[in-house]
Order: sequence, then structure tokens, then C-alpha cells
Amino acid sequence: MSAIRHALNTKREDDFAAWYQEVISAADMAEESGVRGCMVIKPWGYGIWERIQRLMDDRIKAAGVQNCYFPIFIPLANFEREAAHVEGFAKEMAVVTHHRLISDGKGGLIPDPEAKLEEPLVVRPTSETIIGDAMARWIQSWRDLPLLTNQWANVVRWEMRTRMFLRTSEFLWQEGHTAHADAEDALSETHRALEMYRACAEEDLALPVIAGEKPENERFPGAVETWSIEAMMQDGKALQAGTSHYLGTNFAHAAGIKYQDSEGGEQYCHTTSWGVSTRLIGGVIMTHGDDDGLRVPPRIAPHQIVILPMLREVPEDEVLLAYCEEVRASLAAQSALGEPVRVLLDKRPGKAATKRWDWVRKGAPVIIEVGSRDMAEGKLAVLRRDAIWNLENGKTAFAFTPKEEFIGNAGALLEEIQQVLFNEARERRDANITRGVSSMDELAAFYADDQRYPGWIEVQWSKPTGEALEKVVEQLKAHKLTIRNVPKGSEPADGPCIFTGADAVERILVARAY
RNA sequence: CGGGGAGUGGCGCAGCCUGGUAGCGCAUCUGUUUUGGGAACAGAGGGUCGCAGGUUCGAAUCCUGUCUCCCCGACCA
Repeated sequence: MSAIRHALNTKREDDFAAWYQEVISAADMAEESGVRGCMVIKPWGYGIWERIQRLMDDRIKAAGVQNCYFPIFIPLANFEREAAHVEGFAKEMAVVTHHRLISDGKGGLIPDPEAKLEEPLVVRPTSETIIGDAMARWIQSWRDLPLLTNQWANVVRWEMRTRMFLRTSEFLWQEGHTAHADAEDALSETHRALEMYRACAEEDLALPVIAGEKPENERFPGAVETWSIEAMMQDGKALQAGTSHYLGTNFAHAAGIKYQDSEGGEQYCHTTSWGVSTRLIGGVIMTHGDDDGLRVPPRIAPHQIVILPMLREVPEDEVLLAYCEEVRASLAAQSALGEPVRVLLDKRPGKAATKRWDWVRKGAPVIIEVGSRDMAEGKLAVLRRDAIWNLENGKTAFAFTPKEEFIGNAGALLEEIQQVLFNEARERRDANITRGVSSMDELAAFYADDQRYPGWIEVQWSKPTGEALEKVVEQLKAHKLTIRNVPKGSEPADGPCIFTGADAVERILVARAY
């Protein structure tokens, strides 16, 4: 058992942060760009994003939301209209001030002082303001509502501390923006988006999440309510994996998003916004990765099955390749999880055994190796990425399966792997949410060992606001803890508030977080 | 943005203190022998030592500045 030779140098339990970075490079997902906080997303990483995009986009469109595209540059004045929004983002904004470069006389280039912009443009950190402008133009009457839009875009936030996929200065995301006639309809959309995120995270990414409302101090700048889905990483930390905001009429007032109701009166719209980003990929890594690299859930795997012919640089290779191509075509004709199976025949020269570890590190759900003897026997050597080791002998757990049998079961196998990854993650999460911590002393003891993350706790609180809430936040901060959310549909409170001792009104999740 | 650490062939590192124009492992390429489960041996290719200045006869090594990355903190949709 100790004979297992893992594909990565760093184990999760030894150094989780270093392990995370090693997965990204070993799986060839992304690399440094030389520009602070910005990364190059390589084909395997981007392929996973494209899958997430596709599946999410289908869900968005199914809800009647239409895609648009708005400018990356936002006039500064737009931004100044909503006070809380300005304050929330001002500190992390990239600003464009010039539109031309000139020679500095020393072989370099500098912004041309003659080409200074009258009004600086900010690079969007999010698009509420500029989309609000458009909505104000597009909406006249109650008949124009609800207005449901979404855009896929990049945004920039000048982060102080960055981590690949989890927090980068530039990232890719989707931002939904909707306008409604009243609060009820807008709130319903807020919850619809949240539920859409929960379903996508759990069904597509195999990330078990807890949907709930963020406390006041964690709200999006300018929002009336902020809801999130929270996922637990393998080190016990929480990752906010998606957010959905009810913005009330704050942005409608700022941008003048008004409509005439059926009685001729003028009303302000109620708006929402919601988004998920490439951060989800970080969540997939930290949820499903293991000491051999990434494990990609089949639904979001660019290639679900990879075929590796055992080439020997002999003339017979041609026959073997032709055979593998037949297998590939047969598999591609199958369907799994409601789509055609995505299968790759890796014809690159080189030994199958070497290439195998490339795909293990990348996390392809199923790897098949085919040699001439397998071909003669009509079998395939099948390796499941969710169970690559034979724990009894420390060797790779190949299953030699008759070709037809494997092809016929391919769809079911991928569905099973998808389910196994989700179940593993859900069990781990459920086992690491502790209830019953009822005093600050207990809480302190629970998180006393700084070297380990004992997971999350669910506690009861009286939902203090303002300064009282700030005090609670400070107390938690001493233990590096944050309030994640108030889970939807949790049990009613039935005891004292852990912070104030007053009667609790609801239950909250507390955790260390990314 | 504060404190700490680091940038040397694709990857991981040594060399730096005590300046004398680069080395190891893995990977790559070639050859030979092998080969049904991450092959062995031999040989070869590949580096303006992050970048820019400075000190010096001479700088990976010393000094200054700067960029990027990692860890901790602050901040954070």
C-alpha cells in the first residue's frame, strides 16, 4: 500500500496550497502570464470552462434570459451614481486615461500627454452601471418587463492577493442582469438564478453546495439581499461558488430605470444580478483533485474517455491504430449524461504507459489502453480515474473488459463516475459540518489547532445588525472565520445566540474561506 | 498595500556567504538492447542565471532600482 507512487510530488495533506498549484501545472490547465494577477488559461483548463459555459448557458437560456454584450469600458460618471457600489469597488479599479502612446525618446513608449481622455474610463469590475443605462433606454412600459439579460465577459478587479482561478485580477464570468416590475418578481428571479447555480454546481460540476443568504456585512455593494452557494474544499475551507443579488430599486434610481404601469403611473424597476466565474474551476480542483492530479467530472470533461494505443514503432501499429479508431467511433456514437460521448484517440507517438500519466494528472474520467494482444482478445484495458489504484497491491487498477461490453456500458460508466465524485464530495462535506457548538469557548476550542481545518460549524444567532454585527465579525475574525450564509430551509432556531446570548432567530454557517 | 521567502535550460533544484564567463535530477532528442503495464544503458541538444543600472580587469555571485511568483496579514463580488 505504501508502494503507491503518486503522479504528483506534493500530497494534499502535506501542503494543500502547494498541491493546488501543482495540480494546475501538472494538469496543464493554466500558467503565469507575467502580468500581475493574470493567467493564461491553457487548452485543458479552457476546455473545462467551455463545458461549464455550455451547460450554464443552456440553463440560462432555458429560463428565457437572452445574451447580450456590453462594453468593457465604463465611463467613470456611470460608476459614481450608486454610493455603496462606488465604495465597494473604487479600491480595485483599473482606469484608462489615455488613448495613444508616443516615444519617450529612449526607445520606450509612454502615454501621450496630448491624448489624455476627457473623462477616464474604468475597466468593468462588473456591469450593473452600464447595463443599467441600457435598461433605462430599453424599458418604457410594464409591457417591457421583465427584461432578462445575461452576458459572458471578462472583468477586472485589482486584487491585492491573487491565486490562480480562485482570485485573479482578470477573470471570465457570466453576469445576469434583470429588471422587474416589482420586488416580488425580482426576488423570484434572484431565487431562480440561485437554484440554477445550485443545480449546475451539483449536477454538472458534482460540487455539493449550500444555498443561502449572505449576512449584511457580506452583501454585494448596492444590493438589498445577496444569496450565495457555498462549497466545501478538501481542506475544510469554504468557497463562494456563485452569487445572486436582489438589488431593490437602488440601481434603478441611480440609472433611471423606470416604467409606466398599467394605470399610467411611473414606477422604478426592481433589478437583480447574478454571476458565476472561472473560480468554479478552482472549486472543482479543490473538491475533486487527489494526489495524482485533477479528476474532472464527466459532464464537464472536454474528453470523457481517452484511448491510448500501445504503439511499438513497428508496422503493426497501423493495424492497432485502425482498430482504436473503430473503438473511438463506436464510443462516440454512444451517449452519456444526455450528450454524445466525448472520446479522444491519443495518437501521439510515445509509450502508452507514459501518456497514461498525462491523462491521469489531467483527470480524464476514463483511460483505455489497447495493445495488440488486447486487440486479438477483443478486450480493452480500462482505468477509471475515480479509482485508479488497486489498494491491495499498489498498482494501477486496470479492468480488462470485453470491447463490446465496455462500449455498451460506457454511458452508464460515465454517469456512475459523475455520481461517485458527487457522493464522495457530499459525504465529506456532510461529515465536516458540525452542529451544536453553542458558546464562543467551544468555538475557540474547535478551531484551536491552526494547522488543521475542522470544517464548518452551524450555529444559532440573533442576527445583529450595524455595530453589533461588526463586533460579531471581529470576534470571528480572531479565529480567521467568516459567516458564509444562512442556509435556505434550515431548521428554525431554538436556543440562545452564540454571540450575544439573546434569543437566536436563525442558523448560520461559519467557516474559514477562500 | 505591510511583513517574510523566492526568481538559474520544459519541470524541480545546487552554486551566491568567501566574484574567475553554469552544474545536478527528471523531461527531450539519437542509438542500442528491451518491453503487457510509469524500461535500461550510452551519447547529444537546450540557459543573455527575471529585467535595468552600478561596483570591478572580470558579476549568477556584491550594491541599487524594478517586475513577477509564493506564504502570512490587511482587503475582498
